[in-house]
Amino acid sequence: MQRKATARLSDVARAAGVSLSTASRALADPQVVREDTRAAVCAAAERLGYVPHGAARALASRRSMTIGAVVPTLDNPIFARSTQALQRSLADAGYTLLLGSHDYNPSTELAVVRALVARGVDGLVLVGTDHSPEVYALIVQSGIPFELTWSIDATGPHYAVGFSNRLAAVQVAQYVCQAGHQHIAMLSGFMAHNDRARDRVAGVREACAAAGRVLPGSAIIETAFSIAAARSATRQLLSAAQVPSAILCGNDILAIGVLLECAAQGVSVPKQLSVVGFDDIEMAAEMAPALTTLHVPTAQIGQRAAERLVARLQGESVARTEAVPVRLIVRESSAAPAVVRAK
Amino acid sequence: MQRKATARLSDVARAAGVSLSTASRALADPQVVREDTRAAVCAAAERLGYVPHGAARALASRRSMTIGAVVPTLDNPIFARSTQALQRSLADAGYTLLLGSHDYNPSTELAVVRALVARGVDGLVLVGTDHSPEVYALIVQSGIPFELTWSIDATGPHYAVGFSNRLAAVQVAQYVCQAGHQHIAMLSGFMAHNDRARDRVAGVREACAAAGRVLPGSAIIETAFSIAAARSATRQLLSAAQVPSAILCGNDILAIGVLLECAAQGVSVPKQLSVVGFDDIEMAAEMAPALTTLHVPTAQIGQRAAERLVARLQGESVARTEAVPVRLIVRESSAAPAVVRAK
DNA sequence: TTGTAGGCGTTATCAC
DNA sequence: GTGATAACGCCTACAA
Repeated sequence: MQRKATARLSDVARAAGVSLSTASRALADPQVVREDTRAAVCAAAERLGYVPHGAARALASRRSMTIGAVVPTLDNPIFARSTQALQRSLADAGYTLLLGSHDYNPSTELAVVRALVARGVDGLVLVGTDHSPEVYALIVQSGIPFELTWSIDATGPHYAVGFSNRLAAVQVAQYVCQAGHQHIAMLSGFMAHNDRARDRVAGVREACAAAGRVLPGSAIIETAFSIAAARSATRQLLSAAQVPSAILCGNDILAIGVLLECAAQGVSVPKQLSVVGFDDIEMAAEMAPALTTLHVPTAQIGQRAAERLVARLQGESVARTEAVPVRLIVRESSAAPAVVRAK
Repeated sequence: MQRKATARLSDVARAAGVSLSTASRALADPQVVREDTRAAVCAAAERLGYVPHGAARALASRRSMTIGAVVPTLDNPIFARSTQALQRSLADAGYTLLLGSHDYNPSTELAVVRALVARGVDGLVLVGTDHSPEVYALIVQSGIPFELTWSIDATGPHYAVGFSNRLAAVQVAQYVCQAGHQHIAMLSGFMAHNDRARDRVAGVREACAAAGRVLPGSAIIETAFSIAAARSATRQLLSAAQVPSAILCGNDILAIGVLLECAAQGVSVPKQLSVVGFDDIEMAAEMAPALTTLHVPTAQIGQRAAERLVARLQGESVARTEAVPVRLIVRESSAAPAVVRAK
């Protein structure tokens, strides 16, 4: 057991009988030093258990080799998965992930972003386009490259990888309308500070209107992203004056809640009620062969965000916005019930 | 829009008309400078959009205000939740989380830990006690305080917050044995490099043996942590020569898979088959009112790990190991079926 | 209470 | 190829 307080590069250099700068080069740029000196330095580093001092390196090189990511919460499988993918791809490129979350609280998000900027991240990954002006100002002024994810911001000036939540929702709603449903309801996550939820609702509204269905205010329920909350909202919908024949869900967590409540109430899906999900998390697909859902390549978003950012940091140029493919997966016909269910 | 490359502390000091060190103190230790100078410095910092340079600060102060965490994967609700809680508690204390994952690959874990150590984390959080000697050596030599989570390491020398997976599994198995089950099977995650999975199987084995049940080798199936894999394993169990009357699951993901497969095959739970889970994730509880499960306070583990680490970094002393409360939640009787099911 | 000066461990820019 | 040497931005005794 060594007692000394972690070897420095100067220790390695001395042990290898070379100068500080040679040691530095040998480790950083192996091909520029002679093979035997490189070997000597590496051997010394190995022997001393040398671990480079990131802060010093960052200070001198002006790069920290860390990327910051801010997600609403990890307690949602879609962000857990995309973050996991982000982490992997980043690690493969030699970057370490600095993670923050804000629970959909804008002021928390600002604090988190500030913390990441202060830690000197080389790049930043955010979710969605909804961020306070302060957040944008901070990032832009700091000059740190960043990627928005989960939404694409076609008109906006920012780099983004994701998809149009509005168009995806349109696709979902068109499908349901074409299947003949007249009374459609939607369960959405809270829309405040959440452009994805808002766009999904907007898309559904738009497509329904175009198809001649008007969603009454009571047909769109905003709820927390939890199974329990979705069940509660479902009870509300199923006991309304006008029971819908189709429920569109802002994401699969909500869809699972709807399905569970239907099972509990003996409502047959999709025979009596059609349920359509969004995001396509594994669990929902497994538990509901009947669930038609809009599939989103969750992990791909994280991976591409990492790859794009790394590319940009290496001076390569990437397309401003990049769309990942989403598609409706119809696992079973969701035709409207021939008879209106008795209430 | 400012063009300058981010204000430094010296800029703030000049703008405020004080020296560098006064500016530093005003920001770091507000109570030690005169109120008006503090105000002047803060105003200047605000005006210039000053963000401290973490690397420089870390280099000079020898603290980075970052904590590293390494999880097997975020793609498992239990780790997503505990990591989320960890992040929150850390942020509350002014620390930022540096995250790594290794997908149950020991060499990846070593690389990740090395990266975190190199980034100068002030503390480290690991999952479980299974880590390569190199990992332990690296951390110990670096002198970085660390917490093991999800397991407690009563005999070991390390700080840990979690619970005895073995005893928890014993509790589960005892319950099932007392309910009268004779033929018990278990689904486990892969046990290599995973002390939690191993301990859970060991606990079940131990309790079953004590109760006079011997689990044949074929009754314990190691499988990936996915619903699909669990379903496949369930098919195997249900078509075996000796069909079990109870299936114990190494965690709730597996339990969900079992339940879904049972539903698909028309096997009634718990009437024909008793299923017992572990970890108690929200989804499992919601989808299966019949699921008896061992509840683990997932978020609490993350939170306590953060709090303990922060306390230690502030020089407070904490108990070497800390147990979080786990308990069996019996949602519905899992009495053994009176008649052996026909195969 | 405030200012001065010496690092913190690397990288990068020069000569050699 | 290799070796001095000056940054990098901040913290912290120490002195005033």
